[in-house]
Amino acid sequence: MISVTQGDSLGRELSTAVVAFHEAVGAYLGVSAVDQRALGVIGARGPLSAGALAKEIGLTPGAVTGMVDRLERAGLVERAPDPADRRRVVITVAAKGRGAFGEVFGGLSTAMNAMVGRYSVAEQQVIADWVTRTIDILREQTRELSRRTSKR
Amino acid sequence: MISVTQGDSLGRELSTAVVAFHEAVGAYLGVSAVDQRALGVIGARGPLSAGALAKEIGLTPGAVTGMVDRLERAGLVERAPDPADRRRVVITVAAKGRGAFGEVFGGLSTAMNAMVGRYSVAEQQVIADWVTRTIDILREQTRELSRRTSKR
DNA sequence: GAATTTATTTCAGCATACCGAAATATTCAG
DNA sequence: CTGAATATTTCGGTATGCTGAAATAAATTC
Repeated sequence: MISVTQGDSLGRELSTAVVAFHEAVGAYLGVSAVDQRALGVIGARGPLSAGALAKEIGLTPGAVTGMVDRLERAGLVERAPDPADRRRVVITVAAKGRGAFGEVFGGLSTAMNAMVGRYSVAEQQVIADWVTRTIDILREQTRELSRRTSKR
Repeated sequence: MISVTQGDSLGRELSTAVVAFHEAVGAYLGVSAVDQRALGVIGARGPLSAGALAKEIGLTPGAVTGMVDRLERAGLVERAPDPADRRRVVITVAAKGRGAFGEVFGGLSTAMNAMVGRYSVAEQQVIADWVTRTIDILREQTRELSRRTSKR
């Protein structure tokens, strides 16, 4: 069995490695941590209006304008007026943005797939299950921490 | 089997969840991402001089002074002159710092241990193996990315 | 169709945190 | 004991990026 201390330190190392990778991605693309989260949100939740993005990442509308300016200047996202409501501006990840991410995550993805492929189907299921549960726990703990942070 | 796209998106979600948790930790403790990494380094590599810390995290000595000022003001680290070489200042994680991290990571650790405990010994070994390999891949990809970033 | 509401942008002010260089303190070499 | 080297701090300048408020534009309500 994984002892408590072993499990903790492995988890800690994994966490550190993930964060280090993210920082390296940010440095490579020349975008801040918040910008990266915004890119992730836009990519995952599809095209988004500026206001929706502001709520999603907890910034004021004014700050979002500046952030989108940066990302647009870097060619990573695109602005377009919403045809249905022309007050709105919808923001999408630009082709270059998707390309840059592919470039950055491509090597990781390839290596991870090759590594996972060496496990049996049953083992892969165990791993996927653990990852899913870990994600749930992380999200719950993040919410709890944010709750405690806001109550001060 | 975990399909390529499934594996990718799970990995992406895990990564996002880890980063979100780290950001929540930073917000809770009131320290920046760099500060957090410094705390991690000091905690892991034992007491460290200011200069050694500067090299470790890639800041100028002047910036380290300011950072340690912040962390010390927050009660998370302590400065002490090195008895062997009184030009040096050794920095250690303060009791409050360790306590704060325990408070923050305690819930996570508990939940993770409970979750992992539900797997069989063999399954736990598979998981630990996968985590170890994933860490290796992340580190390698981080190095590769940093290498490409510096070459510009 | 005038008034109100909603969405985004602009802008001034402010806080943060970095760098580079000079200052200070201590150690080491000869 | 003097001069050079090393470790940290101090400080001025700068860049970044946020907030809050005002401005602008478009849609909705009555």
